[in-house]
Amino acid sequence: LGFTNVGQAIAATPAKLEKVRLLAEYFSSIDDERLAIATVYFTGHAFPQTDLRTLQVGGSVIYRALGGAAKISDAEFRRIAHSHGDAGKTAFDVLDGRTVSEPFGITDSYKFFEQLQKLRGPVAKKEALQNRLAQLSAREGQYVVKILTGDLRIGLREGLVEEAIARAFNVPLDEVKEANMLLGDIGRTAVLAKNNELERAELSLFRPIKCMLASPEPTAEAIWKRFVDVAAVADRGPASATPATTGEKMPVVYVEDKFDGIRAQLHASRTRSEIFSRDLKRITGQFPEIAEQARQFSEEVILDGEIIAFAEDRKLTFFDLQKRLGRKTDALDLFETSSADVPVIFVAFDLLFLDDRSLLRTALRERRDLLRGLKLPPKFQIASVVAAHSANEIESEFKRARLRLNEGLMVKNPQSFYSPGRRGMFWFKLKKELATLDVVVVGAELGHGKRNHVLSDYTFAVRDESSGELLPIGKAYSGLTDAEIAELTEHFKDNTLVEHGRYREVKPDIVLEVAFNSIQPSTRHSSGLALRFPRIKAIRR
DNA sequence: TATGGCTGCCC
DNA sequence: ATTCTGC
DNA sequence: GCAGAATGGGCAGCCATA
Repeated sequence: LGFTNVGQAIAATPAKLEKVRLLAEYFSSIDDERLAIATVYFTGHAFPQTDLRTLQVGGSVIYRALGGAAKISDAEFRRIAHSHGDAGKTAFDVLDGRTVSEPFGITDSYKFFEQLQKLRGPVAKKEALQNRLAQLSAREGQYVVKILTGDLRIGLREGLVEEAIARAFNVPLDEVKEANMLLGDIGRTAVLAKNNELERAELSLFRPIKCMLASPEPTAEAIWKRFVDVAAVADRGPASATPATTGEKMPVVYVEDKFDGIRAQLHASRTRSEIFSRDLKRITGQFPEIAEQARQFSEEVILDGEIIAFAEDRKLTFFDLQKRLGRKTDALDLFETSSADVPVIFVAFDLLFLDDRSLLRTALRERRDLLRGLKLPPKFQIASVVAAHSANEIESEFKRARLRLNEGLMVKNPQSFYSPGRRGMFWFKLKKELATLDVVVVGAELGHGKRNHVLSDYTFAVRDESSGELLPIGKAYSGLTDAEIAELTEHFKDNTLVEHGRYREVKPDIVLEVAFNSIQPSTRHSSGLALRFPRIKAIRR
């Protein structure tokens, strides 16, 4: 009950500081057990990030359970659901006045999520959820639904939860962030903070930490400017706190190919090895041959790298690699599984831990030196790195990376530490669109959340030269400003051909320039093609 | 037994 | 993944 | 500059149903 009230109060204010204040006040008022649960809930999850359990409850199960719990007609339910396009709001409206509320504390909710997780099959899950929702207040039901969808939509996520923890227990924010990076469990972080034990969180083998991320930049010049600016500031400032350019007159940057695979963090000792994904999920079972060979390292290591599809000295595509994702088989029996498998290799680009020693606060230059010194098992490679001294050099490396069929470049500051979970100013990525395409909008759909009342989601088509028909090839909204979306909404409302609930066919008279990174065969759209990363570049007028 | 919907998780 | 927006 | 929100394609696995 306290949880939902705090959630409502946070949703009601747009000011971040006020949200944090409200949350901190709540955190300091509850015991350890509730604190561990509530902090995770406020990040929009039922279970901590490193927890392997999944609920297998999505929109479909939720909507069916809501309908059943409120005992209303399908037509009435659809009317309410369509008016929101938001599962949480729908839950409140549907349940309001139609349930018999019983006491339901935050520990009860956690037990409920655990039971729900253990049930097998959508039918059983829908049944259990429906029974529970029928015994909650509309507000409680709304927050159960919000957590199940992973979207609180109260303008607060993990970043502000960290701030609230720091504020509630009067500890430095940096220490909270660091502990959370190392633990991958904000609940445990909060309890450590409360008991003044944050220093107990340390980098250790087989506990995954968040990945360091790169900021996107559109051109080599833009990236170079970042480094020059940092260097200028460091030169002027007395004893700059950043390790960015100490001792450098002319900036030097490290440039590597950006591989199109999956980000992977490998932990290995002589007796055990584990592989984790970017979101800290254990994916060891999907790449058993990599994991097995990883035990051949003579040191204990944590490597950061990319798993890519690779056969006979040639890099394959991400599309090939995807066939290896989502595998459940933990089988190490290579004879059984490998024949149909796409072969993969691990390309290492960073070393975070070496024989009991954390390298997070070691400069990239030195981490790279240590990485180069490792003796690699088969199926392991080291990403080659070159130094660049100008925007032009970065640009020509970019061209070479593309010739090697890689996505683009990573550009890194050689002096930088490894900052887990940060998309800071030390790593940049340079990717460019493959091409742009002029397409015609044939359908428009109402958005969700704050885009609930605008037509923000566009289906677009290309013309088949032989038949003259317009064939859909993709969807996008990304790239338009709110003002442009508002303008297009007006236009499409006036030019609707047929309405189908939240979706409408529209007169094909708006042409968009759409950028994309690749194009491939697909059964999703009737053109038989689909775009990768479609985004709108411009409205043609 | 075959197919398709749903979910989670990669990018 | 990409992009925009408010703080 | 950061954090949050809203949105893309596509795969495997699991289950329900035809």
